[in-house]
Amino acid sequence: MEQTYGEVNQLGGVFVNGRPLPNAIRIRIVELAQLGIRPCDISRQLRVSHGCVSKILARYNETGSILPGAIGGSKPRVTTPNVVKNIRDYKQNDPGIFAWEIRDRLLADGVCDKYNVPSVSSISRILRNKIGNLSQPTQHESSKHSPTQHALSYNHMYSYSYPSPLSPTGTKMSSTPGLPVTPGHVGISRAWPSVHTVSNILGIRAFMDPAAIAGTDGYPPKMEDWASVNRTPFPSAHCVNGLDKSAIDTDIKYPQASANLSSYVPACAYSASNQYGVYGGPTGSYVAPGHWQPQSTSLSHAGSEMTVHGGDLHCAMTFKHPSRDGDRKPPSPLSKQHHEALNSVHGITLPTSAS
DNA sequence: CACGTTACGGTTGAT
DNA sequence: AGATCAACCGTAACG
Repeated sequence: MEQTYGEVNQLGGVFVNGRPLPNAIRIRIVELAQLGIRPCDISRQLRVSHGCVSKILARYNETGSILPGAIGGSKPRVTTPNVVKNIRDYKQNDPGIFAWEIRDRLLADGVCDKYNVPSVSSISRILRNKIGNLSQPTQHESSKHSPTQHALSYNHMYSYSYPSPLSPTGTKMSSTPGLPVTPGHVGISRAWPSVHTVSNILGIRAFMDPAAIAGTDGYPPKMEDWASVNRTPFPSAHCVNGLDKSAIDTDIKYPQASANLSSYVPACAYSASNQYGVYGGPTGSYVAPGHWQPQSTSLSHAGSEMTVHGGDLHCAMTFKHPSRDGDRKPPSPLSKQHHEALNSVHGITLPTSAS
């Protein structure tokens, strides 16, 4: 995959199959929606399929985050060392115990919750493979993959549970990144730590503070890792000389500008060098290259200090829920007003009417 | 026509 | 080291 070529969709937009849209576009989708632009118009203007617009907006409304989900990886292991240990204890205390009883006990004792309790078959397997010989504790197992770091952060990151309705307000997702997560913890919904709310992203932390994103050099982790940036309570676990390895890799492997927000503007501009190599390319008018954010010109260079224009920032930070509920049917053809609003947002030049 | 949903072909990253 | 698996992606098409 050394060279990622973009493809052009029916709307003339460029995308890379299998990869998330750049954050900049995701942000714009949300921004435009907040301005009252209808999804269909957003779709046409940004040349992103309406299904995608729909999905991103839906996710944003639900989670408050514009970020794509964590791609790749495996499901969190439910059979954490702690769980195994408990199973072993149960078995030792009652050798005749059934797997389903163990399962019940794990739940009852709060070792697991219903979302991460191992299946009966898993328990059986554990009994067979790891506990069958009780004299051979599974030490290496537990030391092998540092449980605290691995399992816990996983649980943090992927909780497949939807235990409590998300708060529809901007204060959603109060899961505190960096907070130790207990094994039985279920509280958060999938993977959107609060730091990823748009406010945070557009706001200061993730977007503006390279250190918050990665190491000291401003290299960001890849987009999918944004979640990990905050979900990992143990930063720099694999940092090399202060550089996040994954960030480095990313830069090499997938120069997705990583939508890196430190290259927010360049990302927006889709210069060939930082975006799949094709964004802003053939179809050109995706955005006016180089003019994405005239108001925030200080963002001009990736990795360099980022100062977001106050106005922009404010706009960005407040665009959640301003007029969302209630009137969700703004004027269908872009009113002049809306259009001006649009044009003013980051100075994007939008086609007056989608072809 | 707008938009929610989903099959599809794709990428990614942990195991 | 490479394969497998299961997560996610955006598009296209359907309803």
